[in-house]
Amino acid sequence: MKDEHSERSETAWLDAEEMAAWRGLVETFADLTAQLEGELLAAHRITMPEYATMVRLSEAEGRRLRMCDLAMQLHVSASGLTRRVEDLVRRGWVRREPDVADRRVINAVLTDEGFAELERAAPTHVDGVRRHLFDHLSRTQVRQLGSILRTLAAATGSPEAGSSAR
Amino acid sequence: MKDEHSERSETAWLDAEEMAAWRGLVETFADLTAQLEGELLAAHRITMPEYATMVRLSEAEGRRLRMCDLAMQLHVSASGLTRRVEDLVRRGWVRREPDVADRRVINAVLTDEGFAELERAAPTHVDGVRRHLFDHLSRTQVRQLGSILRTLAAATGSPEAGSSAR
DNA sequence: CCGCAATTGTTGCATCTGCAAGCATCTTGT
DNA sequence: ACAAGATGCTTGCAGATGCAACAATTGCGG
Repeated sequence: MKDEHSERSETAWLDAEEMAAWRGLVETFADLTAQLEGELLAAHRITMPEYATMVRLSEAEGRRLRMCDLAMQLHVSASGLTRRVEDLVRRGWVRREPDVADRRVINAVLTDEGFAELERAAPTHVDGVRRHLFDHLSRTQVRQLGSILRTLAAATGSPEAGSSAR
Repeated sequence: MKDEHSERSETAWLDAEEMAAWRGLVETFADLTAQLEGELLAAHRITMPEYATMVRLSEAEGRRLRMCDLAMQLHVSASGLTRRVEDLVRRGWVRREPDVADRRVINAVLTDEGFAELERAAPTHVDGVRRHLFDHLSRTQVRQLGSILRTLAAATGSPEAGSSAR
């Protein structure tokens, strides 16, 4: 997979700096999430998907969300969420409530026990993010990272901008 | 999950800037990989794990790697790799060769067909990385991102540096 | 008001992955 | 040289997830 900027194809290649950045991003992110997952699991017997689910519910109005909205936020399929919520219900952290206005809808509701559990687990997660990520970065780097991510969010959030290049 | 810097716990919280950066990172990375996976699958019927496996082999000496070394590089378990390679063998892209020096070892070898397939697929992936990531970033931002990732790699790659704080 | 398309959720099935157990082989200490 | 432990790989089993098919409900156009 050598580069040597041979013009054999129509695709612009990545230079060394970009390649290193891309590889580094994949590698670093994988390591980071593995660490966080492991710590959360060891300290509270909670997986990251479970944690993320409870976080979303905790932030929602009335600590409740329609199944489809929750699935959207978590980037999982409807069926995947059905099983995940099933499990959280078994553990007493989430309750399922039919919606009175739309009888197709099931609302997932974070129980008081679930909220309490989340409050116990959150410091572990936050502390992990701090130790593994932000403790190693300068204030300037955090700002730069934030700026980069905002740029990307703005670009990919509305991909309909610009119709020129094919 | 309000902050308000209440001092109820011993864990340093994340400020708004850090929280936004962390959330943005997770979100952006998820979107990015989903895009790349989808494009690769649509254009070449290759999943990201398969692609990553072939890339590693293509870069190795003799386009071959011991199963355990390959598993390490790909961050998968030995059993997971066994099945993944099984599949690549079925598709004719990888060959399994016993090692003459150590008869416990199986070498996974990228076949010529596999290499050819990889050469066809790589532009799709590279183009995706460019379009979804680097096209939106300035040269300066790419350098900053690279710097941040090098910092993190140095910090997490050798966690034995510094024995003071517990 | 009726019927048909769209929306919401669940279930069956297939796939991917990891862990534990098992087997074969290598290495090391004595 | 031999036994014990370490290493490399595979297989059985379980868990998580997506897609397709299905059922129930809602909304809309005529």
